[in-house]
Amino acid sequence: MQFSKSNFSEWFTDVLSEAGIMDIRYPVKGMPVYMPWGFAILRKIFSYLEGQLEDAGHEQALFPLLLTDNLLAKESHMLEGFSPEVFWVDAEDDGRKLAIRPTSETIMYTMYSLWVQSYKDLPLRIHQTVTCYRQETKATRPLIRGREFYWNEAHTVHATREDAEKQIAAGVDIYSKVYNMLGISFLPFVRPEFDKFPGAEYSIAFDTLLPDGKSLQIATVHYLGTNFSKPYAILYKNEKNERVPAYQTCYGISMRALAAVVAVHGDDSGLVLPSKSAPIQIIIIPFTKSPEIGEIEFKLKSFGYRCRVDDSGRRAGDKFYHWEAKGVPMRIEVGERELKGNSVKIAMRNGEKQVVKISELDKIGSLFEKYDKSLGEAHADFIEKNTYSAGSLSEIKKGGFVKFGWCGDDECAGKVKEQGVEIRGEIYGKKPVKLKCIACGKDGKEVYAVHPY
RNA sequence: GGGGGGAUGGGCCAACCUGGUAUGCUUCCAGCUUUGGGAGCUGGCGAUUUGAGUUCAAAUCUCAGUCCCCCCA
Repeated sequence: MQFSKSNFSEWFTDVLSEAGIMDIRYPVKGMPVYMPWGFAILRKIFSYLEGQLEDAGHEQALFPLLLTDNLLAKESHMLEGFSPEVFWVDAEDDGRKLAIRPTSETIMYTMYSLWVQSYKDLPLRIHQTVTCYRQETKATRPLIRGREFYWNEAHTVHATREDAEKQIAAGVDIYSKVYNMLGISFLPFVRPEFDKFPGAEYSIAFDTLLPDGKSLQIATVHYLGTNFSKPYAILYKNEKNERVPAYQTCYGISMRALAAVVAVHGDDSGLVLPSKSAPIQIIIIPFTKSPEIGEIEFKLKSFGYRCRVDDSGRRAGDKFYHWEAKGVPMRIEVGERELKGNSVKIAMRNGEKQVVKISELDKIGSLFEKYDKSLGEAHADFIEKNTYSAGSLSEIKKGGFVKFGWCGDDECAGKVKEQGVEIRGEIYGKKPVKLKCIACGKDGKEVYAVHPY
């Protein structure tokens, strides 16, 4: 099957199914099934993420799915922000209504209140990889907007504001590493007031561009200050023996990371996987039955590659199309011709081909490096070409990242929205650039806007 | 939030207007012959989205629900 990426929406749905990533036929709205290949890729991405989190001092835990209505209500923004989307369970517990988590703050912080007693307990950094549930009314889309979403959320507690804000930077850094590994470029924005997380003092969100020029939010990092520690009583005793509220952060990254990998790197033949995210990195296609095939596989595995021999009875061309659709980065062809020269033929998923001596297979690491680099560069190029400045309201809806001045006023943001794009904010960590507001002409700062998913 | 379109074996589709035995391709399964870019032949399994209504009779007409897709806000 050939896919045409020129119709991106259709291409995305077709590829998810043909590559064995998602099956959207499960008959509950917004809840598609992760098929084995798709889930394997997702787990590769999340394992890498979890490793980075643990290297940075986080510990993994697992909190319950259900919460009671009064827990959600403790922080008023939480209640307002999430209650329209909460799935309520048709059962009560001691007169309390039970809800399925739309996110885990209230659940985790109820326990944090018990766990945090002294400044010696801080910082506390815990993460979990779970599914959350929101009754989306908008149209759902597999991996992009579901009513069930798979994500990793980290929640940290600190003694001081400075320490917590350092953690914000650390969170941004961890997520940057994940997307760097995936060859996906993005911009980190400080969200405007109207778009921050309910209960956050400020929110940072990563946006990337998909091939159709629309933007996808692919990670969020929130500074909570003491907005939650006060209502949830996450208090610690400082060195002066005073009980004071702690400072908190939380950050999350979801299966949208997989959506971005599929959408950004894929082509008309199917998926193209960055090598570290590929469940199978090397597929060996034998044209002959020789003991040397097994030896080559053993050798590659001993070098640490995830490698498989396709010895199914199908024809070679069939196998090529199959593994190309699944995005396997490297194909190795071995037959009489190659073995005569003590070599194999290597074809990378992005089209690079060469013949390599079997004795030199230990050097293929450089092929993966080159391959990953070219994927990353292609997307960085794409983002650069689709970022531009606008001087007037009529110029802002071309798609991509558009930058212009904004005074910070909601009314002016509304005028921007009328054009079909939404303000995502200033770039995190960058000095504000003074610029007159595109809507009212008053003093403002440079912000970016996008056409969001 | 508003509007539009759609749903028939695993996938794509015909029949629907004009009610009466559900079409073809593909996938899948079995067998034989094949195997350096999607193999051929033979045989086989498998479907009218759900609920109600109209009718002697519903894939087809009517109403409602569910899910999917598209457009606008």
